[in-house]
Amino acid sequence: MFRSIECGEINSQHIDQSVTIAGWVHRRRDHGGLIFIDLRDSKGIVQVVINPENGTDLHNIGEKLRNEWVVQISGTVQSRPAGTINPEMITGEIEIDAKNITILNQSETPPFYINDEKIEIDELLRLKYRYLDIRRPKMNNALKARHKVVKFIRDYLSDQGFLEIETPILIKSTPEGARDYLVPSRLYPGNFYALPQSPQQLKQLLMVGGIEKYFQIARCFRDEDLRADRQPEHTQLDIEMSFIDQEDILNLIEDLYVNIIEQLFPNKNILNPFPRLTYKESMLKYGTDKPDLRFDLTFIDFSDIASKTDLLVFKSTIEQNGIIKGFTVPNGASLSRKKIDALTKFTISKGAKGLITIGLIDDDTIKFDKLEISNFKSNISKFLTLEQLRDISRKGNAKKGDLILIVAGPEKTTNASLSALRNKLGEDLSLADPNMLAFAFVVDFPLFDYNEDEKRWDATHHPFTMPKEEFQGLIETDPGAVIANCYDLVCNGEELASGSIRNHDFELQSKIFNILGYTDEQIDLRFGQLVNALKYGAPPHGGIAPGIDRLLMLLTDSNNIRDVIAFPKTQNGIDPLFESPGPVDYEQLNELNISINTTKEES
RNA sequence: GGCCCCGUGGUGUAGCGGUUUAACAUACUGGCCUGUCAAGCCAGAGAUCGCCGGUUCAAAUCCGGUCGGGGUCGCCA
Repeated sequence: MFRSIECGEINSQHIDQSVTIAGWVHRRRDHGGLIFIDLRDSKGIVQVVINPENGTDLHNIGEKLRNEWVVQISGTVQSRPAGTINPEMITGEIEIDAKNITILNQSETPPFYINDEKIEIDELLRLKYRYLDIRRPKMNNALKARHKVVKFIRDYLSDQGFLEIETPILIKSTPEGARDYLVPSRLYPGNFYALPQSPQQLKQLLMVGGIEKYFQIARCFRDEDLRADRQPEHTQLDIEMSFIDQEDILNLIEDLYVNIIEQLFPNKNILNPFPRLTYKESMLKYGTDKPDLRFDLTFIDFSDIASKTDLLVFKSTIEQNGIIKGFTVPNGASLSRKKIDALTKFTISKGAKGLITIGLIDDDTIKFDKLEISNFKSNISKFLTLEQLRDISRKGNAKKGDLILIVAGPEKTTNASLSALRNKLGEDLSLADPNMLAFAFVVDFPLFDYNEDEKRWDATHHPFTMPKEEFQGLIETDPGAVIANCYDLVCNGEELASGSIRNHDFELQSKIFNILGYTDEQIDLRFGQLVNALKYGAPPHGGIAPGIDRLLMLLTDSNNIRDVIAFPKTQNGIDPLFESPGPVDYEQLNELNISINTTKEES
């Protein structure tokens, strides 16, 4: 037996007991006589005292010990002498009086501090020595949190009658969507498996198979460029159910998430019930389909007032069917000229042509019908009448000291830039409660999305999404107007989950493939297995797929996805620890009938 | 593919044309030290400033390129 108890579990109830512990030397304090060792294991840290009175051999070992050496120590638990209790430590009331120390392993000096997390270490170095990084409490705790959440999900869904079913990692490439990772087949030269971008078709086939309630903690692979919240392989909670409607799925997810937060992360605040907003509403009020609802700042449409002005920007925007909207920043008028310039620059960098700012200068006597031109500090005040400025303030619900920000331009870029500006102000002005997790459902997405570049309709969610019944007559006549049984879970400005009710009817599914412009051959090649299955009594079904990594990011206050993954890749898709991807032997390639074209690419 | 930021002892930073033999903290090595807990004190070792090229009498410092890391747009049904 290596140990009788774990370091973090020892407390004053164990005083006078003999214990054996094992772990890493977290810190050593050598006083020449007494030597203190902080010993760390996965449960915590406990102080060990090496007293020279307990023997010279023991003391000699204590002098040799260094950080991160692995040792086994047996001794007696004793209360610390008066005045030496450390209230900062969970085990600070007691210590281990060492009687025997065995060195289990030595360690070279680590390339970075394991016992000090105040210093931020270069992430490349952390990844190269990930096994040491994982020893540090931050990573260690993130992985523990991850386990707890996944276990909770498994228990919760199992209790509700869900079956966890594994689906293949080696499947078939179904182009469209993201780029596939490919795996060459040895037995069929020139043919490839693809790693699944998600188990989408498989879980629908499970529904046709009569499973009714399926889930999987599923790894998904997409060969696309990375971001702070994207990895080439990420984990989804994949869920699919039969004989249900949208409401059943939203209620299930809401209850699951509320329980995860309340039971595992009680220090987090949530909006309960989760607010629901339609896609249209979300775009109008926040300019995005993943609004950060931790703070207010909702958008206001100023186009009616703008249409009456002589300002050229407004006129041309209206002529070109653009939009003019903005929002009021409480107490924003006090922002310095420099800060406002920076906001303008930021907004332009996000695609806007400019930023209109109207500050209501602080004045105790302010009343909207009596606002004078001197109350307005604005880059457009000389182009508007006093009455127009008053109208804008009134519509923007602005009070003295507030700042109104307006962008005019094409709908898409205006929404995108204003939304980015809103998020930036939320952060800059600390408008969000840092412990708030503002979950919300966004529903009623359009079924199709017009692709300007390729002059055709794309599926907003995916091609299997079912249109709402009342819109099914419009599929062929007005595809853009069709609303889908499709929904997202968002939180703090992140998309956390996406799902839909699927088409279980072959005819309806075929109609949609038609609008998407697939030929019969393409349908057969990519979706043949699913389309055929629909012919054999496919039940009504639907599902959702919440991202596990992004949820963990929010739960652990991480600002990047790599911090909740044990062995992630860099932004260029490299694993610095294994140095993957790497070359393979000629024999391996030969077996796969693959030859490498080593001609250097031009440019 | 575009744009932005970063690269200096093991780690984290300072230095931003000559005052530098590149500074500071910490880690590391050795010594002293019996109640510390980021222990303390003393001494020591450790960097050709990511790489290549250019400008200059002189480059860590300025310029160009390149490599690597991060962020972001495109992309991610």
